[in-house]
Amino acid sequence: MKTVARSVDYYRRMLSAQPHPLERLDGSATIVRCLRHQEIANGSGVGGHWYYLMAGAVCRSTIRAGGRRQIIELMLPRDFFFVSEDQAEETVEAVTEPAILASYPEARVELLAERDRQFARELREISSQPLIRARSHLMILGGITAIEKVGLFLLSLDGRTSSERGRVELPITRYDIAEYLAVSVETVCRAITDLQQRGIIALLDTRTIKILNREALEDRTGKAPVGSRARLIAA
Amino acid sequence: MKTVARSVDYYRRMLSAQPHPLERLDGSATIVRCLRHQEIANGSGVGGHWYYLMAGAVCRSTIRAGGRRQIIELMLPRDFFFVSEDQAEETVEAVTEPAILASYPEARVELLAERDRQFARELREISSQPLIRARSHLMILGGITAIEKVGLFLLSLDGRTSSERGRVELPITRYDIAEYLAVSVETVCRAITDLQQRGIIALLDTRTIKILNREALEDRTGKAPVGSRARLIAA
DNA sequence: CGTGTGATTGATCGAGCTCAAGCTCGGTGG
DNA sequence: CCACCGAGCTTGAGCTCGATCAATCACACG
Repeated sequence: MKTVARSVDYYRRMLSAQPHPLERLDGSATIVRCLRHQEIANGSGVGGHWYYLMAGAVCRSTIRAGGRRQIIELMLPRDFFFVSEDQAEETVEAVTEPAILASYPEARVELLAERDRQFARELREISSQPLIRARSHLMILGGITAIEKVGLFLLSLDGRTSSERGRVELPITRYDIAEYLAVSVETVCRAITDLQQRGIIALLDTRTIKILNREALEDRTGKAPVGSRARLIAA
Repeated sequence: MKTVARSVDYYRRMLSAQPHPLERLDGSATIVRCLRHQEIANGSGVGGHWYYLMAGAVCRSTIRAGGRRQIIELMLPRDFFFVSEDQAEETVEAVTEPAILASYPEARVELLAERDRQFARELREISSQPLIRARSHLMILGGITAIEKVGLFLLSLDGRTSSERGRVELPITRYDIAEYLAVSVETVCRAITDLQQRGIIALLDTRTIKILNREALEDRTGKAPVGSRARLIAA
């Protein structure tokens, strides 16, 4: 996990080196380096901002009635997300140390979209990312058992936090995972232990998991097939 | 519940009578009347379609590994939603009898958006609806207890299925609610009974609920305050 | 070398899944 | 008209899973 400390300049160079939808605005982008638990505020304060996450992880969360924190959205490297100006109710914050972001003022983005049809298309593309993430999250939360949730969570991470497929670098703490999955930390731990003991995953270290049996994670992970209650709709 | 059978013409007139973002395209809209369990297919087959739900309810669902059906999204009257051409994995279907929809071919919508800046803005508005619904659903699924989920579900319905605030017409069966909340039908029933016995809601009939104590539904409905495990982040 | 954060394990108990049974109500056919 | 049927709704009993409380461990850091 130990991340090498890089300079902001290093990341600026990295940004211009790799192609991405907003690259034409890199000139007006700001590289932001965030500490853990630091809120992603709006750089300047005028209007919202688009962000491109280059390293680390960022999450959007809410405090539920009752005081429990719920993570609504988890952003990983190469994800785009938007933070509006006001942002009542919700908090967007870094959950790794550090998190590196490129920040693009909404106004600039809008302006270019007005002028350039191709760019407008690409903007629509990245605007759909939050919905895709929400749907994925929805399916994870819709799991019955905790093992199922953890399993789906691991699968959803595969290929996003490590270049090697089947090797998952957990970017966040068990506590954050718990708040993302709406279960207790202890349950997250036990689920991971369970999966490990059954040989479905292996822990290289606390934060690195190797997926050994992908099918077992996909298929309802851990329960008998069970007679589907689903109505069979003869189409 | 007993719905009066209306003609397609009746709905066409209703459509042109009430203002809505896509009204300028009502000329090229088709009124579709769906039976329960009928899939919302793409009218013509060329490209996706935007739909405006005028009456009834429609849901998007998936079969999970394990065979359980999961409702991903629930559309209610005055909601807009998009159904793309292919639609693998997912099914969009009517869950009431009947459901009345206005269907707009994607191509027409895109074309107008290209030409008209104001319309493009409105289109972006309705394009954000699915994300809002997904977030709302996410918060409901993130509840710990079943009572909490059912309570939040009822609140999310308030003002959307009945003109009278505090009076909720359940548009779908308990089975569908269960699949939306990812709990068993029995649990949905028991939760409703519980809330009723505690005087938080009242059942006018099986499908009509009156919210008597809104706060009790909002606040974690049914558990002691509980020491929040959430880390307190001194900002 | 204490201290704090994060991870893990154990014990207990209540919530919810499951199986099972019964109820309500509208429709259908004898 | 009534018996029957099936879909939807409800309730009960038993058992499993996960929340909670509590303790311990690992490890980085000052």
